[in-house]
Amino acid sequence: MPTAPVITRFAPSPTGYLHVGGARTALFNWLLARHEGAPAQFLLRIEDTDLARSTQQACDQLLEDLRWLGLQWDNTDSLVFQSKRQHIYNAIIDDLVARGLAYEAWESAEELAALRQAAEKAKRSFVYRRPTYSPEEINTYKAQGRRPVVRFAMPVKEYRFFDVLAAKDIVQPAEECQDFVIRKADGMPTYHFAVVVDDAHMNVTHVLRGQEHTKNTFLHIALQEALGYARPTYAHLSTIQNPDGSKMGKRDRDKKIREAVHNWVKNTKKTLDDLAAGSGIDAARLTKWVGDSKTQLDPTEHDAIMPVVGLKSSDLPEILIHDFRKNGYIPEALLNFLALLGWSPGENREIMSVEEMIKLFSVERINNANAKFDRAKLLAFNTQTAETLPPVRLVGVMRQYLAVNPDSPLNAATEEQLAELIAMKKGFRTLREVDEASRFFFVADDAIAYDPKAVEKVLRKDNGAGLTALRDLAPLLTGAAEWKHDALEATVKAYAEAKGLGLGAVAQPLRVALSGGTVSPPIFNSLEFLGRERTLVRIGRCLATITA
RNA sequence: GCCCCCAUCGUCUAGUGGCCUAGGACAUUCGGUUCUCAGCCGAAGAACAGGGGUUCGACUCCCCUUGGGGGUACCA
Repeated sequence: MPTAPVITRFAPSPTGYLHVGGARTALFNWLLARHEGAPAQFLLRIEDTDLARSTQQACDQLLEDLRWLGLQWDNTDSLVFQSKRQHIYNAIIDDLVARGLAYEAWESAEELAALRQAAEKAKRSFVYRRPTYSPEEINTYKAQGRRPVVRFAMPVKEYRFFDVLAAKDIVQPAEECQDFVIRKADGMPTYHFAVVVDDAHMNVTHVLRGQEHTKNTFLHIALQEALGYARPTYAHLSTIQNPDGSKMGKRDRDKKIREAVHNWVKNTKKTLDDLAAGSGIDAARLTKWVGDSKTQLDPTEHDAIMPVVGLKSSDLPEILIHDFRKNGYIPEALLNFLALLGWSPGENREIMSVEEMIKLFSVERINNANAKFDRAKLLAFNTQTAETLPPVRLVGVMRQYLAVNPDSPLNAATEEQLAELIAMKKGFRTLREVDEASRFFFVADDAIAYDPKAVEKVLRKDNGAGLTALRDLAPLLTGAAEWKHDALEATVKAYAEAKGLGLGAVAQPLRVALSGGTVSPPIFNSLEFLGRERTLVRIGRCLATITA
């Protein structure tokens, strides 16, 4: 019998944006499918059964983040939305009920909570088993307007499955079995039910998911047995943690901003109403968010609040894939780094192309210890990965960066200019660094703001030695035969030598005149890029503006 | 509380009983290169959580302790 092709899937719920943990899960599933090659497939499914928390916007952003990462799914034409499959789940649930394998249960959330509390008090663990309801009770519940849930009558026995990552059987004893909900009172299936049905319908063969699902697997295999489905291969991934050991989650952003809001209110004696006015966010929504640490705002709302309370985007912990894109990380570097959080190909391999990762990947080489997310190493990966990518790809990534940084003047740059800027900032850590170091090229010549410290240190010091150099240089540059890097370097160096100055004593004044500050791409590249005319205008303006 | 998973330098990891006086990368410190910032080059310090076994021999296998993470929902 030929073995079925490997089919993996990523099944996020669109309740927030893609974060690093989800991205790593997606990556491993994608790598597994790509490693196998066609006809193996990587499928995407949107688990939007939680009507209250799922949003279209989150879903769109999720897809965009996945595309940015380059984790293309194979069911582009037939993306699965669980919310659209209710009729399928219902038919199966009704059949289960008809066969006596599932039943309606009537307890309210409050009653269940009380039951759990009582069990806890009695130091027992709460286990839900099928109760018996008299017809009168049921009539009463209906009269009260209660809506029943459907619970699966989980056969009481020992369950076990082989976890590929743990490389052993994970076992649940019979006494821990309980009848879990498969259809909620609102008529939607629970995660447990939908995931089992959909994985079977999509012929998923390998389930790589977060460790939080390990114990859920017992519920899933019980359902598979009742439904006659094949059991996929399971592997549960460890958690990605913050440097302090806490779980790295999307709430970390809200936490940071919430703190800043508290401080802002305290220090400026302003109110949440002021914040609402300043950010354009509904005051009631803000109040709820500030008071409830479990709630989250959208990134657009974060962006609206941050300037009001004096936070910059670089102050926020990068948690969401979107953050990394916005801050100038390269997808290939992020992927490489994420893959190495738990997986290692051995032989001291670290920096790999996506193709190499695909070739070397194997689930067996993933370890199942938690990993802390080390941004410093990611930064180093970003630099090293950039060195390996072709210029045209870097320009493409730069464009994607600029698309989410509309304020950057570099959005006006041509492809050729972007390529040049990237090349002259070779060795950059992030694309944001390229951006920020290059902005002065794209602002008007008369809009250069001179950094007072730079002016003092570079231009005025030693009786205006820097200004003198600029004054001397202007005619030399005006007369320079060729406005190219090498020729400019020769001209400037000749001047420096003639005056017995180090290159720095000449380059720094030029740098301040052109950019307003002491940091820029290499000076001769900068001169060439700016062009003769604008360079001379800027030197002239600097000399006219700054006096010794 | 109960259940599950995990445990090598600060961090990510290599290591599947002798190749280990434990290797690599990032970070750190020191030195070099340079027109600034980066980068690059060189060097150094830095780990097998603790305790019992098993074995001629344990980082590697078993048990306990400790520590960390996850779960314990009509959320996924």
